[in-house]
Amino acid sequence: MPLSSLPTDLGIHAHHDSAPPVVCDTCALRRCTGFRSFSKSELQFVSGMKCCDVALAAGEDVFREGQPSPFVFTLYEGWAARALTLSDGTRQILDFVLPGDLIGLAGYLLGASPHSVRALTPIRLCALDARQLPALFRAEPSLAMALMAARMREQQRGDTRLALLGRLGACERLAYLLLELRARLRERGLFEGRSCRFPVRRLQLADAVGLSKAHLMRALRELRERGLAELARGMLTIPNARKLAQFSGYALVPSSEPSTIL
Amino acid sequence: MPLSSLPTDLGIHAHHDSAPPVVCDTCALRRCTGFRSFSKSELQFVSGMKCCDVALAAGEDVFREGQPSPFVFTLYEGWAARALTLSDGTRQILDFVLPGDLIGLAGYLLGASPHSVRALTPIRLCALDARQLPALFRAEPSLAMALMAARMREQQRGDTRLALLGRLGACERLAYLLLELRARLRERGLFEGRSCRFPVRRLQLADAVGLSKAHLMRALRELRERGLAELARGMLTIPNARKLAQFSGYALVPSSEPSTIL
DNA sequence: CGGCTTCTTGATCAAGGTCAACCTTTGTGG
DNA sequence: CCACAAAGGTTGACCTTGATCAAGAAGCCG
Repeated sequence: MPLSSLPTDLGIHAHHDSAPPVVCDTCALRRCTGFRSFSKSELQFVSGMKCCDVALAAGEDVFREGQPSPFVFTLYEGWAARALTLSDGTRQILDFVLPGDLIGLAGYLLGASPHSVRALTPIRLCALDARQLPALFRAEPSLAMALMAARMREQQRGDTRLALLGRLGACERLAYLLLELRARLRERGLFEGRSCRFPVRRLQLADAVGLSKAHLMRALRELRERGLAELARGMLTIPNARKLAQFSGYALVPSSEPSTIL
Repeated sequence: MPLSSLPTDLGIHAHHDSAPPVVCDTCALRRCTGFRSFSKSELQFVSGMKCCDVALAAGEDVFREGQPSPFVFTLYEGWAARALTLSDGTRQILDFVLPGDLIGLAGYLLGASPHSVRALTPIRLCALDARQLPALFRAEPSLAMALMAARMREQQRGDTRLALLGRLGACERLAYLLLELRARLRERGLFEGRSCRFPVRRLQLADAVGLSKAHLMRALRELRERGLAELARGMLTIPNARKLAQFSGYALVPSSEPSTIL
């Protein structure tokens, strides 16, 4: 199912998977803590932007670098990653996309997506007509501001990641990334106890923290041997988040308060 | 002149320097190519947000990490840097702020600035009342969208920087940074021929590309010896931008077209 | 002319990359 | 249900890159 054909003829290739279509009014995402509660008119407007549900298999691209797209997507289920591919073929994962996140704004506003977004697991997306964004800004200014605030939070994550790559060692970077993901998963109710599903390959993890796969393994081992974090059989376990935070210098992101996701 | 006192009592500590106050209508920035042309009502609204001009000496902070601020600033003249300080005292420069850039949006929207902004040279700022942003979103939705687009471009720069730090060697990183700055300076008419004023200290450059000062020197030397770029007495010279681009793999940012700054 | 900061470089060392091998898990067809 | 293949995980040996430290050279200001 090539999504690449979708962008040009809007709404034609509706990839309904077997599951019933998701209706905004009852969208499960809205029940998460951390989500801004929509006003009736906001909800109505956004419902009107919705084009279709899309399902992609792991490894498929939602966006490719340089590709324009008249869509913006909300990730409904599964994990994805924003990434940049360098001229020498190496890849840098910029950020992980979790359920509830909005992607593709840059692609629409800048005319072409500056990065690719790839599914790490099978995912389900909600496709929204980006061309109605100007109308949204006109009709729902406070939603527009919330959107901007969410973007600032995303940028803040990027800034932090940048500081990590520039200034911290392998273990700290990794520890930090795990904590950040833990915090984001918690906001969405996807990380309840001390461990959770963590469907990220070693190589992808390495690409996210700027390490080689071999060295990532060494870092992972050290965290395991210190009892700070363990990653096995697709499960991440963090026995004591505070200790891990202390180890990584997580302090540099002061906000662990629940923040509005969208 | 501690700006730190400014945030609480809005508009009282107007730091007029000796130069006459800048009026939005005739603001020199608006004459730069690359700047979006304001409609009459947009200009009027923004004029209404303006609180005062502020002048800071090199080394002073516009924002400090964690500090809330009811202001948003436009950099009118000089260079500044967004930076993050880690718990071990090291610093990462996230981005350079050039004339025409807007800073402080994150600080306002997130309640506290997630990064600091420090003057690298003496600077002049235009202080805007951030508390009128919701009203701006209501009254001027298309300006709000332009603001969002500018933020996306800033984020794209961050993403690129992240990929550089994670995946490229010292020289390429440096080369890339210089090219990016060159491009941004050109948009503003601040880099006309093959060289320009470049008031960034070695240590700051090192903090921006994630290297030690010593190693930055080595990278700088290599670029010099290859005739790709030279930095001496506060002047940056790039004899052949194309060659430098080829060397650094600048390709990874496709957009060198003139983009609207605000 | 000192006394400061910034620049510059070399010597040494540690962090992380590369490569190659081997082990586990998962998935598939018989 | 097993056998085998393919993909991903894990580790060690060795080498490259960049950090650290220390010392000297230039600028820059009072």
